[in-house]
Amino acid sequence: MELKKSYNPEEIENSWYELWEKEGYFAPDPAATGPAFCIVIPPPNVTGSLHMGHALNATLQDVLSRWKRMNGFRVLWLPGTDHAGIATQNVVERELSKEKIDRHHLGRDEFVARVWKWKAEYGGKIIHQLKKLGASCDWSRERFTLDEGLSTAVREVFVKLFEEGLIYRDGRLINWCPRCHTALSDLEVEHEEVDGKLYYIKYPVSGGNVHITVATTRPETMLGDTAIAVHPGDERHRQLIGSTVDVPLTGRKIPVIADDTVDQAFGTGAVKVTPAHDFNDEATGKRHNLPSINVIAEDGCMTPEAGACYAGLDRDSCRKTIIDDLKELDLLENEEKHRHSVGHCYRCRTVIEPLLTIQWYVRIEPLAAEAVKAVNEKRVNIVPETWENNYNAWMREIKDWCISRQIWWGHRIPVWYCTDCRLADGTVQGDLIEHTFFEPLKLPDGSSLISGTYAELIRAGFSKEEILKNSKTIRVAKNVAAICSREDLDKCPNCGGALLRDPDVLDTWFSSALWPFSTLGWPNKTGDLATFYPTSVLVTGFDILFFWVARMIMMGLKFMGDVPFRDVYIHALVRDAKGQKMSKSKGNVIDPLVMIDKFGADAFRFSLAAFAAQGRDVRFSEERLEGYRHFINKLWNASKFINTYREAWSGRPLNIKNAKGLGNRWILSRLAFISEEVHKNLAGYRFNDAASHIYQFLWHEFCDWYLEMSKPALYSEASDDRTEVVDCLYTVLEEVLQLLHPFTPFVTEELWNAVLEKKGSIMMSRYGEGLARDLDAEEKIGYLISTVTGVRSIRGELNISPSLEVKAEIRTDVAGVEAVIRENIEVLKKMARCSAINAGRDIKRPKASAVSVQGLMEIYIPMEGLLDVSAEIARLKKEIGKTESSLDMLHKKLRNGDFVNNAPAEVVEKERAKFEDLRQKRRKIEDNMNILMSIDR
RNA sequence: GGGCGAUUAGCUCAGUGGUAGAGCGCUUCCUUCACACGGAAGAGGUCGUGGGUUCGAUACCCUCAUCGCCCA
Repeated sequence: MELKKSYNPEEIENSWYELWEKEGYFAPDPAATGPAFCIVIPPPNVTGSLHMGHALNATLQDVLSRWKRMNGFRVLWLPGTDHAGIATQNVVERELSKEKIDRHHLGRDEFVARVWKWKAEYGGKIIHQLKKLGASCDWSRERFTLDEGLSTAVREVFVKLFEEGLIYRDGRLINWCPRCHTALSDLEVEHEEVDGKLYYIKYPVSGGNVHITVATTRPETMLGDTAIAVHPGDERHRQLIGSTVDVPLTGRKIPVIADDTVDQAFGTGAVKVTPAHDFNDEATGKRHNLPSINVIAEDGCMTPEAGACYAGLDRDSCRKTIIDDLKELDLLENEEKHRHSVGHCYRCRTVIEPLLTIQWYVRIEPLAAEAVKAVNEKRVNIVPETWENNYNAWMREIKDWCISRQIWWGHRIPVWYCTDCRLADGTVQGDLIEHTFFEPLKLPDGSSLISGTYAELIRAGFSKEEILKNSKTIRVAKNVAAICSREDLDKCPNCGGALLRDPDVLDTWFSSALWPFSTLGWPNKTGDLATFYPTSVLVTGFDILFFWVARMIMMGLKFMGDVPFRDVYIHALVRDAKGQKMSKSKGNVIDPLVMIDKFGADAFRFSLAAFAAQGRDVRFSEERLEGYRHFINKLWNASKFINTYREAWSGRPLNIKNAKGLGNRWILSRLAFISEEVHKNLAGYRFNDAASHIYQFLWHEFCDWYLEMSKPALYSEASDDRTEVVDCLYTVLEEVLQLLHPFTPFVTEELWNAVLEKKGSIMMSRYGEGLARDLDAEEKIGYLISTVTGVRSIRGELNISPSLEVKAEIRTDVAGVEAVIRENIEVLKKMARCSAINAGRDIKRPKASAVSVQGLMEIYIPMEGLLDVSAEIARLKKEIGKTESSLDMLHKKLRNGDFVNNAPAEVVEKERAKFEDLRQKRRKIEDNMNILMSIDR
C-alpha cells in the first residue's frame, strides 16, 4: 500500500478506534494466560468535559494499559463517571431557573428524575472525548457511581459502618454553603486570601463608663457573641477579666474570660467569642461552657435571634447595617484594611458559613490508622515518594468526615426515623422532627402553615405525603432513634408506626471511596473481583490525594481486607505555557479536543507523556506539541521510505545473531538498548524518559544514521546484503512501532497494517524477544560516525559546498579502525560526500589540506588552491582552545595527590587516559597548524 | 504560622558525587531520488546566593533570596 506524502491523522483515527472497539480488544482477553493488570479510571464528573488534566491522566493510563496488554497481561482499564452530587444538582437547578422553576416546585422525586434525564442527554460527553484520545477502556464494564450495583455497595458499606459504630450523627459546627444549601466536608472548603477589613468595636463594660475594644473581621456575628476573651497574661486587659460587658445593639451581658489561645498580637488582644459561627470560638465556648446563639440561618440570612432590626437581612447587608449602627452610637473605634483567609465553597465559590447543625460523620481514626500503615509498609507504593509525606501529614491530623449533604442528587442515607416511638421521657419522636415548607400550606379552615413538627402537622390534618412533598427542610433532633437498614422500610420494626426517611444524601466521595471494588461487582463475589482486586495502579493528580486516594485505601482495607491498588502514580497539574493554572476565568484554558483536531491525537498524547516528568508540573505549550507532530510525521516518512522496498523484503525478522552487515548489527543493538530502556522506564512510571528514548532512537539513530548508511546497499542490485538491509529495516520498524504504540496508538496501527501488512491489530500483538546488544558493532560504527562527522565538520566550518566532492586521507595507527573504514568505504563516501577515501598508518598529510583530529584518526581534506589558510588556522586554534581548557582541568586534578590517592583507581585511570588522549589530540592539531603556517603559506 | 517543591542554555525542561543534556528558538550552509513537518555544521551554561561535608559538589547537608503549591 502506498503512503501519502505526509501523515494526516483525521483520516484514520476514528476508524481505527471503531474497529478496536468493535473487535472487543479493550476487554480483557479471556484466553490470555498472563497475569492480570487493572486500572480503574478516576471517574470524571458526569457534568464535566475533557480538560487537559483528564487528557494527561487518561493518556498515562492508556500508555500503561496498552503496554501491559502487549506484554501479555490480561488488562482491564475500567471506565466510568461520578454522579458529582452538588455539581450536577447545580447544573440542573440552573437549567430549571431558566424556566423560572425552583426544584421545590417539582418535588424531590420529580427533580431527581429530571437529573437522570439530564444525565442521559448530556452526561456521556466526556466518555466520547476519551474515545477521541484513543483510550482503551473496556466500555462494556463502564460504571456510574449512582448505578444500581454501586448503590448496593454504598448501602452495604453505610450499614456496616453504622452497625460498627463508625458512622454516627452529631450536632456541631460544620462548613455550610448558603448557596448550595448543604454541609461540606473540611476538604470541600477552599481557603483563599481576600482583602477584608478589621473592625475595632467598643464593648461598654456593664455599669461603668469604660469599654473594651475588640477587633473582628465579621461584625455581624457580634449579635451571637457570648463572651470576650483575652490572654490571661495580657496586662492591657487583665483587670477586666471576670467583669461583664454589654454587647452593643443587643444589650446582652456577656463575661470577659481569660483564654491562653488568644493571640495578643491580633487587634487589641481582645477577641469576641461567637461559638455558633466560628470554629475557634466553638472550641473556646466548649472550654468555658459558653452558650451558643445561632444568629445566621442556612440561607445566609440573620435569624430572629439576631434581633428584630436584623432578622432576615443577609450576612453582607447585615454587616453594613451593623457598622452604620455602631458608628451612630460611636462604638466603632476604627476600621483598617486586613488581608485574611476566607473559606469558600469548592463548587460555587460562595463564602462558607460555619453553622451548628446535625450531620452524619464517619469516625475516621481507626480507618486512617490502617491506611497509614498500608502506605508505610509499602503495601501501597506512592510514586513519586515525596507525596508520602503529604499523605502522612494529612492523615495524622485527620478529623471525622462529615458525609451528609442536604441535596437531592445522590445516595440517600439508608436511615429511617419512627414518628410514633417515644423517648424514655415519653416524648413522641414525631414532635422532634421539624418541617419547614417551601410555601405556606393551606389548611381546610383557611389558615396556613409554614412549619411545624411532624406530629403537629399530622394533628393539623396533613397527610404524610403532603408533609414530605412540601418540606423544604426536615430537621430531626439528635435524640430521635436512627434505624439503619439494608432494605427500604415502610413501617417501624418496633412499633409498626410511620417512618420518615432521613432526607440527606451522602457525600459523592463516599461512593467514590468504594470505586476500586464496587465497580468490580462488590458486594457480590464476582470473577472480576477475584481476578482484578487489588488493582495494579491508580493514576491520578495530587489534588485528590486526600479527597479520594486516602479514602479508597481506608475503605479497601476495611471492606476487602486488602489495599485497593499496589501503586499510586501521582502526576502533575497541567499549566499553561507561562506556568499558570488553567482556568476559565483567566481564559488560558487549552481544550484537548482542539489540540487533537489540530495536531492529531498521537502527537498530543506523545507530548503529554514526554512532559510528564515526575514531581513537576506540566507546562503545556503548542510549540512543543508542534515539535512532536513533526516527530510523528518523521515516523510516517521513514515508514514510507521503508515501504518502497516491500518487494525486497523476505518477510522474516532479522535476528542480530544472524546479521552480517555491520550497520544492521549496530542498529539492532541500539534497538535492544532502547527497548530495554523503554520497558524499564515505563515500569518505573518514567513516561518522559521512555518517550524521549524512542524519540532519540527513531529520529537520530535510525533516520539520521542508519537509513542514510543503508542507502548504498538499497540502491544497489539485489544481493544477500541488500536483502539483509531490507529485512533489518522492517525488523526495526516493527519493534519501534510496538514500542511507540502505547504512546501513539493510531499512527502505529495504520503503519502496522499499511507497511508491515500485518493481519491483526498492533494493540493485540506481543513484544518480540531475542533482542541483544552487539558492543563490537557499536564500537565500530562509532569509528564510522567519527569519520563522517569529521569530514562534515570541515565542510561546514570552511563552507565547502555540499555539491563539491572532496577526497579524504585518513591516518590511523589502529588496525581495527583502518579495517572498518576500508570495509565501509562506499557508505563513507556517500555520507561524507567524498570522491575517494584512503586510510592507513602510512597516510601523509597532503599539502594544503584541512584537518580534523578525531579520537583514533586524523582526517585530511586536500584543498589544493581552495584552502582559506587563515580560516583553517582560526578553526584549528579554536579547537586547540577547547582541548586546552579540558587539559588544564585534568592536569590540575591529576597533580592533586589527594585525588590520586583517594579516588577509586578506575576513576583515576579513566582521567589519566582522557588526559593522554587529549594531549595527543592537542599535539596533532598543533603539528598540523604549524605545517599550515610554515609550509603551506 | 506549619509543611512541601522549584531555581540548570534565549525559552520550556531532563539529569548525575568525577564541571553538563534535550526540544524549541538562534547563526551559517543545502530544495541530494522518505521527510523543508527536512538535512548538515555551529554559537550559547562560573547548574539562584553564601557556607559545610568530600580528594572532588550542579548533584549531599545547612543558611539566605526569589517563585509556586498544600495545610491552618
